[in-house]
Amino acid sequence: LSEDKESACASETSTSTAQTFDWMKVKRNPPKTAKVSELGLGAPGGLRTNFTTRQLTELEKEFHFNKYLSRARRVEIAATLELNETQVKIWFQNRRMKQKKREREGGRVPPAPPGCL
Amino acid sequence: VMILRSRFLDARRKRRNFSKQATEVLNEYFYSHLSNPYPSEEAKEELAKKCGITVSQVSNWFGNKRIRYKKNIGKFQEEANIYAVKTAVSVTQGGHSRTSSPTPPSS
DNA sequence: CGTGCCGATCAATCATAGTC
DNA sequence: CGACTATGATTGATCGGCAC
Repeated sequence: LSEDKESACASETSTSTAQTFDWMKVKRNPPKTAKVSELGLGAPGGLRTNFTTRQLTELEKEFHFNKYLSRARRVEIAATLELNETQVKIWFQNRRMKQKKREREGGRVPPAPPGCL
Repeated sequence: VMILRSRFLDARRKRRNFSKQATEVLNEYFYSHLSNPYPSEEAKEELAKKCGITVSQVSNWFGNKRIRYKKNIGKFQEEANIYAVKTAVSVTQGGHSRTSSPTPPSS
């Protein structure tokens, strides 16, 4: 057995002020959508790429066709939408999670917006 | 490039702030577990029930809270003092301490 | 040993509600 | 009534763990 200790840096004046636990220090690596070494490319580095409506539409369409992508299909779509295979892959993963979440909770509250209030 | 803003105003449009009470419950949990504010799925469900919101909303709340808290700890010091101080749960264990009455802000 | 997926989370941002 | 802040939700991408 062993008790986990969230590192608690000391630096408080005195009272019961909370300390700095390690979850507060967590830093994510900056998104490197392109590649790490930028092989001569003005590609967006460290930015959360914003997909265009066209890309999202295509992606969505493909998703309804297949929840999962095959390698070949992925390459195809990536090329068509001018995205990296990784981005397409990640999009599908996120999309699957999104759908699962909707099912999980999308219990009720269906329609009923027309003459509400 | 700019008209893309549309996004048909997704769904996040009509947002409703949680009830003051729900926020109380969430903050109480957050500050009493400040050393590790990551409620388990079970804890989230319980909180969701208590607050009258969905588990996803509880997750969103903690996600936003954590990020915003560490972004500017000073800004939350006051709040921390208000909510903390009671159940200072370290980590390791899921004990139940029901010794105090946790909700009577009302006079 | 590498790759895809899951589940959870991060982090930046959007759009709105609330405060002054 | 407008400016500014607080806050809930969304989402591309990361992290750790697991299966193949």
